[in-house]
Amino acid sequence: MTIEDAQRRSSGATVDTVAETGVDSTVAQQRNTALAGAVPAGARVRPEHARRHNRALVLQTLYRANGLSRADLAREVGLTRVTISDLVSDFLDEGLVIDLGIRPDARPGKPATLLDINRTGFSIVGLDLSNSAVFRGVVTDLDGVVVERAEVSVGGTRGQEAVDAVFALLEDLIGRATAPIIGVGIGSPGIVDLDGTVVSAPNLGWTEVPLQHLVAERFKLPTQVANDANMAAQGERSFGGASTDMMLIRVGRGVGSGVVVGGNLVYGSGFAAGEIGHVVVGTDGGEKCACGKSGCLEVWLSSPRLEQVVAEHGDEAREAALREAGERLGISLAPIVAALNLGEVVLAGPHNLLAGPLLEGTAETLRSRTMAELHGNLTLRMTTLGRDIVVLGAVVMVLTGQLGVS
Amino acid sequence: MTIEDAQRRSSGATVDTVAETGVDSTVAQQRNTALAGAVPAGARVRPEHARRHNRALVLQTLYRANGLSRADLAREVGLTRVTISDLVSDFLDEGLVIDLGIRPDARPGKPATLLDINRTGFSIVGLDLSNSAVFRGVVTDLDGVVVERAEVSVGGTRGQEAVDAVFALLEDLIGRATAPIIGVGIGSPGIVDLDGTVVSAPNLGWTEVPLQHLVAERFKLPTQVANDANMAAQGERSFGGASTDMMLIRVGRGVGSGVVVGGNLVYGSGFAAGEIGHVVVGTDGGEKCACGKSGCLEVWLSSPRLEQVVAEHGDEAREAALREAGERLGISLAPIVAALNLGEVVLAGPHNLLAGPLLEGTAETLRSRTMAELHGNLTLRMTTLGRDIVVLGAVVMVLTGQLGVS
DNA sequence: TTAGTTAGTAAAGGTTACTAACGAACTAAT
DNA sequence: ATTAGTTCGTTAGTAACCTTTACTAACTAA
Repeated sequence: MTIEDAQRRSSGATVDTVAETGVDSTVAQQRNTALAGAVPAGARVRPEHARRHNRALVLQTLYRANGLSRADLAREVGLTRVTISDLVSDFLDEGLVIDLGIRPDARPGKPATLLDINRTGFSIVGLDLSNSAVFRGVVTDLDGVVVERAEVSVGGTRGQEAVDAVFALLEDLIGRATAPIIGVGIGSPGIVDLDGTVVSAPNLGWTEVPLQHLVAERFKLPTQVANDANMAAQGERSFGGASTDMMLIRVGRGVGSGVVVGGNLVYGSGFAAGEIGHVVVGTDGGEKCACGKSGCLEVWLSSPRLEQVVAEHGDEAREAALREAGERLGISLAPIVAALNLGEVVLAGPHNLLAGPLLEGTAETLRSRTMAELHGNLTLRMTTLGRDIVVLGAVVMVLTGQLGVS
Repeated sequence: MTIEDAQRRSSGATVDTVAETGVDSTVAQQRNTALAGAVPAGARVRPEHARRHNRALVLQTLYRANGLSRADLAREVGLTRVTISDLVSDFLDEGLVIDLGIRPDARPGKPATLLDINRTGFSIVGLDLSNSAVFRGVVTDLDGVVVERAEVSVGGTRGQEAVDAVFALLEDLIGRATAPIIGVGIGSPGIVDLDGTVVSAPNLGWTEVPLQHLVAERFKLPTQVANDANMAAQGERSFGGASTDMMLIRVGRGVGSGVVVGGNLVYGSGFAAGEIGHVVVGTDGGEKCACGKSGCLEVWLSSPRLEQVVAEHGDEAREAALREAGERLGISLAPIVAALNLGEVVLAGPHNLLAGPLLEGTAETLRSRTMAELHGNLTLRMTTLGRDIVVLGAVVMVLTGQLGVS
């Protein structure tokens, strides 16, 4: 069976049984008809595809508001009240939308009945594999509110063992979910292709591991696997309110990033977009990097190196050192910010290291190396999502993939 | 009347008369129903929108092939033969598609009748305003084959005078077109927003000039105005066969670029994507730039500066100087290539300056400053479109906007 | 009490693309 | 030459979808 077959089986109408996961199969089946990505890009549109699109649009609108009537929805999305009623009645049958009762305020005319997404009626499982010492996972509701947490220590486990650790963590989380699970999202380090195959993740010893296929097959749940930094960028977009042209920089043992252009994640020609850790910074050398080159961004900015800088220096020298690391980041980012005319750059990583002089150094450098007239409206800030940024991104990917919502 | 109104009028069903341009208004009207962009992103899909999408898809498929039967189209696009026949019969009525007669080869079954886009039955007008000394324009057929050329000298004209020069050039070209014109594309320097308003073009003295609106209004033709480098990137994508993740660098008096990600042009948060000319390169200073900073990319790479370098040096020193300019370009590009995982970078500009040591210097620098494992499959090359790159890009924008073809 | 407004539903209609079935026109085998 | 099989394009009927039109229900304001 190919990965595609598995995907179709796990997310299509032919799911035979999902009893072990506690998901009502009828609901899962119908809900999947809301799939936003169901119309392959550049493919023909049949009436059912149009319907799916409109379903997703209504769900999206409901998701972003809280409490809209059918008439509100009609005005918002541009369909007629009749059509909206029809769509909503499907949603109500499926349990995806709930009736909040009559709108309280006093206006002329028949009072509206408010509707909302059944935000706590379903669960999503999100995993973060980016820390090679411990895999962390959560169960959230549709709003991304964490209701369960779990983690497994994976100090140094690699290959199939690491895959088994993922399975174990999922088993745990899925068992603890009380509401039906609409999907699983997993942020993995390394290069991940569009099918959710981990092409290469050196830290985990993975090469061409079809993780999405494996998880979907084993747990019979719609699954999304993507690069951790890309997922973080998605998380910041949806739950952190970042703009449509932004970049998220993740600083940890290495330095990675996720790039969003026009509201869409960038994958790149070889699914390696965002991998900026080993780009040489500046024209004045720099320390030797593990990759063989000298002066890579990771040499300046990885958290071990920053920790060391902080430990070795006194207060003032420490601030200067952090500022310099920030400047190096700014030097790398300037061409990217200019080429993409980014509106926002967000940093994620150890707050104590990044949030002070480092961030200022980056901001200052970006200002001095780009044209203020063109790129002056750039916002540079820390993430507000904390350590959950990757798992929340995974949740967003599931929401987008299964409901067309983000 | 707002710009939006003008747009709707010029490209919608309410065009009253287009007699002076030689376009049959009925045809123009019907053809516009093929508009690919007619469904606003994120908006509801009605049956007619689905139809438009499918129309565009069929046209696109025909455009890329040469000579397909209805049955071929059905297989290719995924619609049934019945539906294809229906769509094709519309196209035949509108004159957009022509019957090539029966397929010559001998196979079992009823012989197929081949169809093709009526490639020479319609014209497109493309303008390039990027040279502030002379505006150049062409009339092409749907294949981008130039059938007429014209230019006007505009040495130093600015503001309304420059707009009038555009009008005069268009008047000339439109008068010379023999086939009905499906649209006008204009590549302008400076910042151009999505409505085709030139937000700022210092060389032409333009600020907030609604050029697209003005041209559409005056000539009653669907019009597309965009940044010159962005149009060049579009041209290279379609007629130069560039890949879906690429960047086109234009070297002239200044340095600009167009960025394509996932097959789509990047506009950026302030429509200033691609403006990399005034990003500081390296950490070792550089000559003072007109913008006030030192060591901008434009200081190293603008064609006047390169001309000067070539003039002042002997053979060997010249090569080294050109190579160094190339290296500077490579230093700027490395973070962009890595962040976007670009598959291709294309240079456009004076061939004698760019094609030799400069290109080699850039390639070498990109190799040495990025990770070969990730970005090793990058292609760096000169454009094959020559001086017509911008006007051809303008033609592509019209094709895409009016027929959904590219 | 009446007029006006708004929400939601019902019935009918038009568009779109589908399936099923067929004739036309060919090749290949007998 | 006949027959079988294939492929093309069309016709007829159907299902899905959204719309328009028209209605009832339920409220506010005068």
